[in-house]
Amino acid sequence: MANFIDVILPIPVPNKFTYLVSAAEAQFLTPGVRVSVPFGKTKIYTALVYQIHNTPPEVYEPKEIHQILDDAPIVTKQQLEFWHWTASYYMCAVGEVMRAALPNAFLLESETVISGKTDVVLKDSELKDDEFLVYEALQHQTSLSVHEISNILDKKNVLPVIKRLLEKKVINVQEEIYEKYKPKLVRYVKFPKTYQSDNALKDVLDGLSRAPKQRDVVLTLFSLIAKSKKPIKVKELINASQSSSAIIKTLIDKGILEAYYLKTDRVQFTGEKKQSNTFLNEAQETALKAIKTAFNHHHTVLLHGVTSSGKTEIYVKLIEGQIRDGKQVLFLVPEIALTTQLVNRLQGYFGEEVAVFHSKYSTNERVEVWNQVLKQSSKAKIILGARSSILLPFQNLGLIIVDEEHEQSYKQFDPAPRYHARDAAVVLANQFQAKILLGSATPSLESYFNAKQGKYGLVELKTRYNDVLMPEIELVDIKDKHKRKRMTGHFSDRLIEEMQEALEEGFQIILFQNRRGFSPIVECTTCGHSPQCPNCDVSLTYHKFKGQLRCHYCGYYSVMPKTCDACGSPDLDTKGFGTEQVAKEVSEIFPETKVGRMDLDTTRGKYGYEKIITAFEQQEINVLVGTQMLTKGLDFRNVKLVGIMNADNMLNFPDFRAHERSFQLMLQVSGRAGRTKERGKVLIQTYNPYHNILQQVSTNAYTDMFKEQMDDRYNFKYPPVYRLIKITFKHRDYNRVNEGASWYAKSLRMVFKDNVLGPEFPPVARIRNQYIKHVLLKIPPKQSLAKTKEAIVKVNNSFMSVKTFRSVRVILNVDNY
DNA sequence: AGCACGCCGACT
DNA sequence: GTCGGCGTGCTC
Repeated sequence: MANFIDVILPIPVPNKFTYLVSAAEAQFLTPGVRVSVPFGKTKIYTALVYQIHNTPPEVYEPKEIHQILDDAPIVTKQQLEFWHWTASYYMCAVGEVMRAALPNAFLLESETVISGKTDVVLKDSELKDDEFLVYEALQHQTSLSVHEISNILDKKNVLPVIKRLLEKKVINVQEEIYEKYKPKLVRYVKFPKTYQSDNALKDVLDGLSRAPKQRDVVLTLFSLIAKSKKPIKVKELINASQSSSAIIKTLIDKGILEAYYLKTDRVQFTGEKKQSNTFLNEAQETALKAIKTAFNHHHTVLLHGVTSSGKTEIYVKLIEGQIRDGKQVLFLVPEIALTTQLVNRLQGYFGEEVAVFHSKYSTNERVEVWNQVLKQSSKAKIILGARSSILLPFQNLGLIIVDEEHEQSYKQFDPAPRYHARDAAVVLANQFQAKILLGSATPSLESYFNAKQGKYGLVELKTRYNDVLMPEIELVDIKDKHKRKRMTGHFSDRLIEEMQEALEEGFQIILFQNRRGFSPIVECTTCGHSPQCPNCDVSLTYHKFKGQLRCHYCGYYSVMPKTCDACGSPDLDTKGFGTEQVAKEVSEIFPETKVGRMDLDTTRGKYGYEKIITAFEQQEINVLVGTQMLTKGLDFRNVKLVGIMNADNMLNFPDFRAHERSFQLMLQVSGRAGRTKERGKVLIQTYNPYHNILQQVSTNAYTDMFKEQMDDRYNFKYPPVYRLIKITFKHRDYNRVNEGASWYAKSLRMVFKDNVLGPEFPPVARIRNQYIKHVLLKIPPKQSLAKTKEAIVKVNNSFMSVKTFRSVRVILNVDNY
């Protein structure tokens, strides 16, 4: 009986692929093992075994696999199950989930290697010029890659040349694959066996009497070995003996020392456990008990605790319990909040039991964390990570904590799978029969709604840690201030007063300028023209620092023009204001003050973000001007005043969640004020101080906000009442996007009637020369999700079978918020 | 997704 | 004439 395996390939096709294996291979293989398989005409891909069976495929001859890559599964059964859930819920291929989940180093791809045949001797005339060049190169080198050949010939498409050479039997072509993961090796030294007795060592020292440096090194190593039983790194020895690698090398060459290599973890915890005990105050203690009780009836519990209420300590207590039971814990945070601040804090409690997982990690580092989670290593009992860490190979998950549960960055937008890490984590926890705690000072409407519906448990924590008062929030009417000429640039007299006071008292200040949809643009005062991006339908943004105009969508930039491109007038004006402008104005109003900026531009480098935070922490900066980044779980002790420069631009953002988001954002920024004894103060500048959301922010009235927003969501059929699926169409050709989107929407309307909205152009209708159109599908509470998705897939398939539409990219985004 | 195949314009 | 442009279809 023949043996077959079904494998998942990391490509966006919905089906699995079947390969033929030998009986021995079938015996050996288990689901979750990687195999390399020939795919298409030439390539070899990495695939993951899904199942082993004896049913031959009916319509094609399966190929044989190329090679088995692992001796044990690197992906667990639970993961495979979770991947399938993710693929089906978020409407993408399992292969796409696989690609997102596996560290790149696990995915080997083949490279074509060309080598010369030694036995052929050819007359030059038999080869064309470019063929000869390759032939000649192969006389000097044993093998060449396609890329190298393309360099030699200085052209892109070299495959025809290779094909001709192959036909003339001058070369061999082979597909080779390489293991990408390389363990990090560290060099150690020891004495060779022959020198390990005291006598032998004495002889060595005598022999080195005329080389004092080398003698020193030998003595140092001897004492190092005496002091610790651990292997001695070459680096340590160099440091301890104040010698150089040259001296060590001489000793090694002489055979007095012996070098050897050991594998080391790239990600290592070097600090030490600082706190072994956390003490909770009364409110925290009560909350902790309430959470534990709630876990008796609910898998999911929402912890609604005001900013600075000490949620982290409660998390720590819960984690401790899990560790005691030998379970793994996943601690999810928004990407941006993964700062040294939080990492240090958790490592302070749990030492090396914490593993961090991050998008900035190199692929080798990710492999190491992956393996540690997989083998339930003591170094990965707690995984602190961003969105993608829900895809790690957990074995024995006991608890998931989702901090800042309301954060939008939990939702992945661009490459599929477009999953929401919080929602997916709830499913993952259920799969493991684990508990999951969602924490936030400003819960998302959907989580609070779920809690109110009794789907989740709910625990509230209403007092701040150390009984610090909630900051006092004041609304400043800048329409009125403008009228009465009390504005200096974008600063009201009230804000300046408060800033003055805070600075005099030696406190720090945070100024928040939400730049979303409100960037500084250039406008000609004569003709009103403003420079546009050539690839996208947006005005270019002015960056004073570099004297450039930039596009935030595609990265295009140009030099700031001296005259208007349209009419030639030299009178160009910059409109709108961003962080840069705010920072400049602060320096003008308070020349003595050190101002820092935190936004996408200033935090670009690898450590850019940390640099600014550290500078602010160490009070090298008095005033920090920033965008949304400021809101994410940062803890600054000395901030007394927070100023929100303009509340209206977020409130007026055209999105059904604009109000909810504004509320969350403003309260989160406010939470940065007055985290210690001194009561903090928040000033919100607005043209419309009577706006309900602003009133609710100023009184921290979450439940009022919730009720009012929920009314809107009921009335206008939005989440969490209805569900949404957004369908995006992209194509270079304007007409094709239009026609395609209309066709699609029409087909959807036949099934879903009025619950189909659009197609509509988004505010930026062209990005990177691609036209974009959206269709929105609203799904009523009682409509079956599975059936809805089935219907969409049907429409999608018939769309794809229309020739003119095939090239239109269709993106399905489930829960696109 | 890649990648080969195949059909058309613009250059040595 | 070939080179390389992209549209099309398939991958066990």
